[in-house]
Amino acid sequence: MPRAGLDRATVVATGAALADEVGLANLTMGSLAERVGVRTPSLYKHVGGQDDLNRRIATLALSELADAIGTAVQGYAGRDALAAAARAFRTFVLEHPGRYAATLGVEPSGPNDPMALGSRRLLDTFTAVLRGYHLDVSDVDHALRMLRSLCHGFATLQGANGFQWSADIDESFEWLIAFADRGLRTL
Amino acid sequence: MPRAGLDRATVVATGAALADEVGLANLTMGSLAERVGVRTPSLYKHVGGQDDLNRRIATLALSELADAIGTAVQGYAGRDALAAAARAFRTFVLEHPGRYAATLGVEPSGPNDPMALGSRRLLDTFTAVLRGYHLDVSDVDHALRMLRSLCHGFATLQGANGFQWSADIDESFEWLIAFADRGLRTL
DNA sequence: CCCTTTTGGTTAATGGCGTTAGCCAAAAGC
DNA sequence: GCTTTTGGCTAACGCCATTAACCAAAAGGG
Repeated sequence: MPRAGLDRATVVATGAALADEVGLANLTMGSLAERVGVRTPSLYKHVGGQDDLNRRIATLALSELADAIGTAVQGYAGRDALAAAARAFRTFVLEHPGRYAATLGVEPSGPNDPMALGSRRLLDTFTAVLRGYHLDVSDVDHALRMLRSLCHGFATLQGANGFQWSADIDESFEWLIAFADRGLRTL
Repeated sequence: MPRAGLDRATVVATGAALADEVGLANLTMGSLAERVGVRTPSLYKHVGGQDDLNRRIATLALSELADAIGTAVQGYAGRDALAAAARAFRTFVLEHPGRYAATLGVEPSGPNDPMALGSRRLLDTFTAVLRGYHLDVSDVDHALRMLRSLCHGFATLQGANGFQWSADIDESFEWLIAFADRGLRTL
């Protein structure tokens, strides 16, 4: 029996890719084992179990999402930065629905949890975007939550086919960015 | 063996209640059977299976949600109507997380699907709320999607403990309503 | 370079879940 | 009152996550 040369990072990355393909709910230890070319119990040599796998996928996803938005925002400020961040967020969620789903409902175990680091980087990027609007300090937290709700809500609803009727979805998203921008500029 | 006097509506309603208590993902046929006082296979006399149960819970939830928001909005217009609708939405999602989760990712099978009726009633209520803002017709669809994204995003993030840091969450939601109202009034 | 230890794979088994089949008594209808 | 439908039951199957026990391959130290 030749070894498969597997390691934790490979297992997690393959799990993330598979979750994107078939949906997080359908990511099974059996299908993941088959994908990496190994029998199911072997996965437990690299990962604690399904829960642990989920947390690691979430950590990976948050890091990638923070990277993607951070990169997208570079060189922009104000409305352009807001638009770049929002578009990058939606693109990530639509291209990686399984990864993104893994980040929901998972709480960091402590302040040293690498997942918390990803969350913080993501938050910092959005905070930087808001800096261009020179908001009152008392508004910043609320504005952050508003942006997060808008982006999360729009992207997950679109991913769940929650927008049934006619109008063009991309157009709606651009409209929504403009709406948020106008509101933030007139605070 | 005395009969349990069960019927479909009872099974679905109990399933919805149980989903709210333990989370939709933890709603198991076994636990539901126990709750209604019957062995697991007996449930299949009233419901097609887990998928069918989920659809029926979703249908119930959409109907209840449409009722709740419709009632909350009565007698109000403009900003007051918007606030009432948004608060009713969030309250419903927080009080009935399992029911609401059941509505996501379930597509109506056809135009006669009773679930589609609930969706439409919900949509109509929000459309009525927007009427108070006298929007340009070309803006209505986008504004509806914006409101839906905001309410859905905020409520589900709060439900998933997605808001970790300090500021008061109720205050953020009121801020968000005010933000949306201001934006809609200045279109 | 062999001998030992760690590592990463295996098969077998357990227990929980959804679901189906087949049975049988209670209710409903003629 | 007899027949049919209905709503419960037990038994069984297959899938899934997980654990235990085992064993070969790599790694590493004399």
